[in-house]
Amino acid sequence: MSESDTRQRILDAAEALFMEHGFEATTLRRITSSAKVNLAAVNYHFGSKDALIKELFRRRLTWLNEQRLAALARLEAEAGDAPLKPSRILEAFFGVAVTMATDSAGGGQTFMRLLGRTYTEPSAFVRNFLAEEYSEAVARFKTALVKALPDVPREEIYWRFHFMLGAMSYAISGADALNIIAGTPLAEDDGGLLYARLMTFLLGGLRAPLPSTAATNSKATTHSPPRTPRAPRTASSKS
Amino acid sequence: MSESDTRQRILDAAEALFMEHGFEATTLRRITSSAKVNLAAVNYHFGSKDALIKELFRRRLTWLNEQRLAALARLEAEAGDAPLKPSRILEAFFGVAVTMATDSAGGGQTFMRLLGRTYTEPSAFVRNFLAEEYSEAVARFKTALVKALPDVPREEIYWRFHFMLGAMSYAISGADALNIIAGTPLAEDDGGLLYARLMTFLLGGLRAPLPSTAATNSKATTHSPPRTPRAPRTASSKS
DNA sequence: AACTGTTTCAAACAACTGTTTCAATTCTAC
DNA sequence: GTAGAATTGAAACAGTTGTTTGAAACAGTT
Repeated sequence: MSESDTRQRILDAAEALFMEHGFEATTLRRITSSAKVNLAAVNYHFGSKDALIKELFRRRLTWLNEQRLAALARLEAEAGDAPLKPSRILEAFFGVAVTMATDSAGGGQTFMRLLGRTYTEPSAFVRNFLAEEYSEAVARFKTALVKALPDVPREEIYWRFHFMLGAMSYAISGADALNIIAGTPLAEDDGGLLYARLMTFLLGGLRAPLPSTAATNSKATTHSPPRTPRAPRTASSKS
Repeated sequence: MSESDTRQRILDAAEALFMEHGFEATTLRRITSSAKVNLAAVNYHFGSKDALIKELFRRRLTWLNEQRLAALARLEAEAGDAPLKPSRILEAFFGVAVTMATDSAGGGQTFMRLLGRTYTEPSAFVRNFLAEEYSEAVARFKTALVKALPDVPREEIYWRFHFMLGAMSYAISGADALNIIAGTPLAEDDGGLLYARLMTFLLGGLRAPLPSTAATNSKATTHSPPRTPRAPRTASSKS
């Protein structure tokens, strides 16, 4: 075989375990025993646990963002000079992700759940790595959105993109977190329905009317946070 | 005086460190040395690290949800039998959270960022604890939304609530994650503007037209995920 | 056959984890 | 002041972590 089969077994096992227990809680011993390889194999093939994590993201994430960029390029080619429809841009960015997230057979589902959670990972090196890996795709989509929505201030678009990423992250993080909301577990439907749900929600948010205080700090009263008493730093702790 | 000051110092230090490095990566030794107390104090006052985490959430989260429920009850009281406006319901739920999240002085900001991330925490005991702590508030707001939006299927509301939580989580997780998007760091503005931005986005998403395939599986073509080739499980790994 | 570089294996390494122990100290009430 | 409780302190505990080691097994070439 061209590439050691041990590498693949380690990567697959690590992906599943990281997804289930997080990075720090997943030990090399659990990974290697789940992959049925020797403990030292990880350091032999990848150098360290951190390098394993990076490699794990690389093999999926670069592919994902290439797909996104290709979809965007396709849109721009067939639109010529005309501005793109915002819905098409969102489809290019989030459609690929959701497709990957609902590919339960190939392990994409596992990975996308992991990715969604990792976005807010505290670990510095993971965040830096993600930023680097995402930079090109995000920049391209940002400018596409700015061009497609000439009436929306640039900062507003960035924030809404940020919000959309949060919604998607929760969407693909699956029913695990959702069951906190719905007392009774919801039927986990196939990807098509989830995608339609997410897409209409995102589009509604993206096309929402601008907040009245977005550009200028007028004295509009709408949508200012309701006044609440200060949060207690000392709550009744014992009885 | 009534309650040991050591407890408070531990809780405050732990909150900040958990926020910055996560639960597993934060050791008791770092917590106690940051709080300038003895290592054994954690186990003496709280019993275990897990119990410390629970207590840390309890002192903020119960207060937060009480505020939410009080705001909702106020709305229902002044509306009588009339259905509530969805925007008011969202304000009651998310307004309190954002207010707490932008209270940088009292430590609420730190806590809310921690909470947003914890929502998708893999650790089982944290998730179970959160579900228990949230159950009442979420149930009340769910039924309020269902009553306020009689034309929207119940499942659709749950999912949109889920999406909204994701957007809020990213909103309060702050510019750390946002800077991955905006190459140049955005000006971190005060809470009022962030709240207005989030609120318009959420309302736009909540009031979006229903996905065409929501209730019945008609053969609508809109919003089905674009076809993409299968994600590679084996990517070019070496060269 | 013998020699090559690569991969696997069991064992050990030092460092760090949450938790206990028990004496020393401080606080509280009589 | 003194007895008794509550709290702190330094040190040690047993267990786990990522990583390293050096010998053994394997592959391919001449």
